[in-house]
Amino acid sequence: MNDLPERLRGSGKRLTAQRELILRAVDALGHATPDEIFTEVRKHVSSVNVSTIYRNLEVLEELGLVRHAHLSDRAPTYHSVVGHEHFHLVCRSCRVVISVDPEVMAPVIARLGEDFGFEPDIGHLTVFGHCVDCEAPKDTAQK
Amino acid sequence: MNDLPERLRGSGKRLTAQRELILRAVDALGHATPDEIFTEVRKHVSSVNVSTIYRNLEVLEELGLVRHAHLSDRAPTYHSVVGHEHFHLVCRSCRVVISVDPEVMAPVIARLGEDFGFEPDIGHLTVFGHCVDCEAPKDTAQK
DNA sequence: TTCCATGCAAACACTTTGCACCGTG
DNA sequence: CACGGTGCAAAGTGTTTGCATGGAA
Repeated sequence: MNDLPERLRGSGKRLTAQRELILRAVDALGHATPDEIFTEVRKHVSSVNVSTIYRNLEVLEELGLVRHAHLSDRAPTYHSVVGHEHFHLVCRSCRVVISVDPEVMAPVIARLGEDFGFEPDIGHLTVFGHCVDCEAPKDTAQK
Repeated sequence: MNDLPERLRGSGKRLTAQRELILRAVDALGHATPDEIFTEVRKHVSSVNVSTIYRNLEVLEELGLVRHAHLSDRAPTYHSVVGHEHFHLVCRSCRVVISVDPEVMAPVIARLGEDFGFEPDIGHLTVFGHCVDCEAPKDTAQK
């Protein structure tokens, strides 16, 4: 599950305690913002800096170990790529986040390829909308 | 095309020069960020403030006259709703933005409804990916 | 004449950058 | 022991808010 050392070596980058801890935090937290990851990592080492979090989330994403998605109009969230690839549904009323198998998008992927020569990045996709039987009041606004 | 006065009246809001100019700017610019809209409006009236732009884009969106989408990791873009509803494809390499008819999403809308009781907001959707024959170099990074 | 809307300035949330020091390979 | 990584502080970008004044209805 943790390919970190090999992947880093392969690209001339170094293995550091921070990188290991950040990857572990992303794994542990599920969908977490840089700030939440920062807080989590700081539980294990006293002095980490936010800038290190940002720099390394970028590195880990380049290495294909984590991905990010925009689940709100605020900060992005990062999640580990250990499991299966998936895209997200977000309800604007109750804020629930549903992970969906890319297979559901198959017909659309085909159409976009044929009609536009476009290859969608499904793992980055977030679909906003509403649960049909959501208890929360329907929220027309975007925020 | 310009339902602004009636829609405002209907919700106890007032018709102001700024609101008209902002709506006109959104219409004229296509997909524009708040800052681009700000610049455009300022061409017609000397003293407008960015906060007025933000406040009114929110109002215009509530009234159903404009919509926003996230076409980059930076500022959102607003577009008028006069034409047909559509969603967006964005190529990470060449940055081209393609508007697509919601009909393409029909099978997915059906599946999400059946499987998750979820009603997607297609007009807000942005699908990142790559043009297959994009001249620009493939860009693995997210930015 | 009543409130909603505006301008202004300051604050805010999130992210990036420059630089000197640190530590992996 | 070279060069990539880190902490720190400061700056950058995009957005929001409080408040006094202005103007539509």
